[in-house]
Amino acid sequence: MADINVSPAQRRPLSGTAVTGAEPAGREPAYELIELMFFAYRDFVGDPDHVLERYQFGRAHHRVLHFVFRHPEIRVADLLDILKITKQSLARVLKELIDQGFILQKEGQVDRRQRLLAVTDKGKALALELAKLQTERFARAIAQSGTTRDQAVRFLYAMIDPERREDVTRMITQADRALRGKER
Amino acid sequence: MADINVSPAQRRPLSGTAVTGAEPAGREPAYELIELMFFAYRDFVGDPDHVLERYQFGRAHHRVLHFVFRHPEIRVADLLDILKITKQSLARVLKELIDQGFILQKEGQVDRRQRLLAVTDKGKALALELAKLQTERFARAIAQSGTTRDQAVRFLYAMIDPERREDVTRMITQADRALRGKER
DNA sequence: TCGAATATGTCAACATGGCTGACATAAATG
DNA sequence: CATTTATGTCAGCCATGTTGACATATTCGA
Repeated sequence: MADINVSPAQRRPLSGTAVTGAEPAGREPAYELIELMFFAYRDFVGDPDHVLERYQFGRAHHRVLHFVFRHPEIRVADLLDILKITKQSLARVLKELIDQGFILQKEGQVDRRQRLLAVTDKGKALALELAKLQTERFARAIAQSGTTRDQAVRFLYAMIDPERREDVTRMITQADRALRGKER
Repeated sequence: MADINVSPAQRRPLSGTAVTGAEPAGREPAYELIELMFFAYRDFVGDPDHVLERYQFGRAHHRVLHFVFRHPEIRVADLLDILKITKQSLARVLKELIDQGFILQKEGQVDRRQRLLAVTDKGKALALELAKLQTERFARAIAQSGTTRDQAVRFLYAMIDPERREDVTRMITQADRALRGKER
């Protein structure tokens, strides 16, 4: 397989000990990992891009569709918080997703100021199609790299800013619960 | 808090694995991995962003600086091939990097049509500073996730489109050789 | 040696998806 | 009832991608 990993001079702190950062001093730059991350992510988001062209959607649409799909009846403010964009940026792509019938808005029951967002059947179908593409890439990568799915999860999780990890965990588990509750 | 980052035995599969009967596609969507990849990459590129603000540079500048640093005397055409952007897009950011003294151009020796690109000392310093930030994130992630560096490399490598992997491997090893040859 | 191909640069226009600032509206809340 | 909150919207700017057309210098092949 990959004899890509032939860096010498790199046998140190990566094992146990310092959970909080290790010495920032003389570490060799991890060019290989940096570049692999760049190319991996490019291909990871590249798959959906082709499909999205059919509807003249871009990556911004994909992100909105995905997180609305995963969080049915999500409030606009919460979606903005996940995406970390402004409402003006969201408005453009959201309008197109609504106009083309992928997402719909409902007035909040308890708070009628809220416009709760959810995918339509059409939106769900597209979100699933895109998720499937990316899932297959992960499945291939895990199988071919000899890693376990769990290791991949832990590794990617640990790449996230420590302060944000709890939020991410909560978000994912909540979404899973909500979707499981809906479908079963 | 159902923490993602616990030992494998304790984790229940949030998605995947479960063979729940007649799936139309077979595999459960790996929402967890998809979203972790999204957040991980966001933070991965987020670190350099702050530093780049000092020079009013964006991510496009970062990518150009990085690959020119890694491939001294690279031809414009080869840089475009790595970045997969048009020469017009490159021109804008490259001009700023040259004007501010981070990159310089030399006329090709064998082919005088070529404008070979290389970083200046100033450019090298910035490229190293940015690479160091991302290296530290990887080191933390590897240590905290209990993966090996090698597993991370193999996993990210396997996330790349199969047809592209050989090119990526060749590019990385060539760059490593070139840089080692220069510095030692 | 000359014409074609190549490497690069540049001008112009446009698309996408970020941003800020200002303001409007409806509903909740004290 | 006044204020706050949730959301929408208009207007304009910025960064970074695109296509198309064309210019220049240099190399290369017949």
